[in-house]
Amino acid sequence: MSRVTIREVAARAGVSIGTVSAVINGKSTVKDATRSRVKAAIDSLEYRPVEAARRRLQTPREKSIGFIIKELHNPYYADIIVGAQQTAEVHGFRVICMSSEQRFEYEKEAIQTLASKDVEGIIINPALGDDPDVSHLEDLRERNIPFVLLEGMRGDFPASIVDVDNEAAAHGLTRYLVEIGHRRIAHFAGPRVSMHAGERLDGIRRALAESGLVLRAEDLVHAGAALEDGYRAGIERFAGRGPERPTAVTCFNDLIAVGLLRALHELGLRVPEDVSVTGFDDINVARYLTVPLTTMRMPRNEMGRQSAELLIRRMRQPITVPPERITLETDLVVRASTRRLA
Amino acid sequence: MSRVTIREVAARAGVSIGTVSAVINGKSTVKDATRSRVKAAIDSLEYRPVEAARRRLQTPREKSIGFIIKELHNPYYADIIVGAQQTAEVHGFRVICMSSEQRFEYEKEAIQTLASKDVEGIIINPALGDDPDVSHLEDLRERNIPFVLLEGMRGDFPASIVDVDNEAAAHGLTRYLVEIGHRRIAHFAGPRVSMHAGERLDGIRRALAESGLVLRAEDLVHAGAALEDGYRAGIERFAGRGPERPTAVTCFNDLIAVGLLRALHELGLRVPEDVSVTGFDDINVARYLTVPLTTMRMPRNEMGRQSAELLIRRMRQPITVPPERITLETDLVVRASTRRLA
DNA sequence: ATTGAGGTCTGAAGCGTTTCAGATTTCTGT
DNA sequence: ACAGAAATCTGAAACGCTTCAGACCTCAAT
Repeated sequence: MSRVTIREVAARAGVSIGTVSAVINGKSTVKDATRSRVKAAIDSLEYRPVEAARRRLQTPREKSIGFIIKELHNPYYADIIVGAQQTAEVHGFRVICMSSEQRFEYEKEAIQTLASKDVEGIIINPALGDDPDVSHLEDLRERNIPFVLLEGMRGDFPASIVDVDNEAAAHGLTRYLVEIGHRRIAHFAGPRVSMHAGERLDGIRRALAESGLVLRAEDLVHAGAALEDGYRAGIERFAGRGPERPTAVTCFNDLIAVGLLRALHELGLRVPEDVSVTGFDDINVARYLTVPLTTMRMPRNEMGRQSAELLIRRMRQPITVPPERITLETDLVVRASTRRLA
Repeated sequence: MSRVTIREVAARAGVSIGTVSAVINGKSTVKDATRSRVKAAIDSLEYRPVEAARRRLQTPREKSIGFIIKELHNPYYADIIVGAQQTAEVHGFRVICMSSEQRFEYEKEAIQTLASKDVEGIIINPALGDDPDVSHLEDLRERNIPFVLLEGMRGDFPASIVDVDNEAAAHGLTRYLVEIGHRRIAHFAGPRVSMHAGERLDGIRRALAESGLVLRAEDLVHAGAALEDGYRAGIERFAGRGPERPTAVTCFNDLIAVGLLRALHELGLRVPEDVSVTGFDDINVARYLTVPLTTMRMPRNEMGRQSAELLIRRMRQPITVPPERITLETDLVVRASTRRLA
């Protein structure tokens, strides 16, 4: 069953293809009788114009940019996308999103799909931080499709990047904990493949080292990135332990922290009296928890805005302009989940 | 500055357009020397093939469906989209999303954008429930682009719909509260334009009426749909009130409930000892709160799956098959935020 | 009946690609 | 040096649509 084309509609209606085109495009130069004959033909054949064939010359195309995020489940991304939308709108672009759900294969496919939809450019939040395979990005470059990496990747792949200094942020957060008297600090780390997880861990270690402390092996828990992961890891790590426990836990992100908070509550441990907990990101819910979360705020809206801005700028420049890197600042937000040790 | 076409690249490289095409498509029938000459030409002209012109005959197109959601900020939608993606994948479709951010204009534009990208069909979660303007949907129908409404609209616009019986769900939830002894139940309602907000309110009223109760005017608070709304309304409604208060509050959704929980906590009211609170949706975080939330679970994954399934089915049927309606079940999830009155 | 102005319709040209039959070039073996 | 095979390249045709100059109709005015 091959596609019904405008020609068949014209034949069925007994008119020329030009007339069918006029009907489809709502031109007023068609006699009513003819119009309804054509419409009948369209209906009976279930004709659907191939958009790709229409937009070649015609109306100044709808401009759009693609946005590939890593996962839908973290509310973190919502703010970023909204930021990108706000900026894109100003420049007359629409944003269309796809999610790689943390899978590298999906990310590649998403790039192909978006490219095939003729987006003007793509913002990519890479699923993997340190994968040596950048063929999909090279492909994009080869096709002269502008792209920007949001929260870039390790290595020195020459691309325009909007990022945050995760190492420094984690360092600052840890330093704060040390300053308020914590000596034994645990870390609920993110996914092993996550570049951020690594950077944050580095920052934590550096801050500890500066004060002659270390992250004990038993205090480094590879939790993950989701709510459930934080909860599960929390139960595992804290169940049945006596006072032999860290006085503070830094979590890879707020979701993990929320899960941990729940686990501690179930285990009868109070926050922050028994354990201080910190998150990362400052997702909306963080301040509305029963124990509001101390966390490192990621400038999510700004991340979205800047990456759209940068992408649009690059679309207008010759491709030879060297890649640009924008690093945004994080903010330490102190709330009730941490306390100064006596 | 008009587009650079393959012809100019061919001229610059001193070859025919066929050869340029072969290079672009990675065919191995091109001599290395020629290939690099062509690539140089592509680079220097910053040539970017017009995808729309490529995919006409060529490779069996990437099939995709569009998904227009109402807002990005509610984690509620993440599960729905993931469900749709799972089903779509099985059938070889990709899902591309756009958000209307609750604005009817954006919804219309999103439809145009997706249609212009040649998606095979569209799932729409309508921004407005009871807008009389359905021109955008009629347009879709006229263009023979299959679509499915997720959480439909009032009125009897003949479209395929996947929905939940919100009235019944709210009724069930309220009935549960009545059964455990609550007599004075308040409601933190959703946005006035939201169709669901209305339906849920209806269900609540019906359940109350069945037991000879009413929703007092002062107990109906038009909160909104976001976390902040619940918090703000909670502070406003409960600050400085004595025992003259409802014993239970039903919230439009979980986000509102979380905000309310926080407000009550700040006001020194305990949940569920002083006030019982219920949500709606059962978003992931609901069970991880310090006071886990009693709520009505929306079958989010299933909603996504079913709407994708229905859409794909309709794409394969003649358009004349009458629209189909699928209604999914909700589940009452009782947790610690509600208690039986003595 | 004739004219001419609108109102309608037609169909070839063109959009930027891919395809592919055939032309041209290069290579291999003698 | 030459035939034939293999490698490479060419360019017209086709994809499904819109556009638009011009053909054809209709009908009021003469």
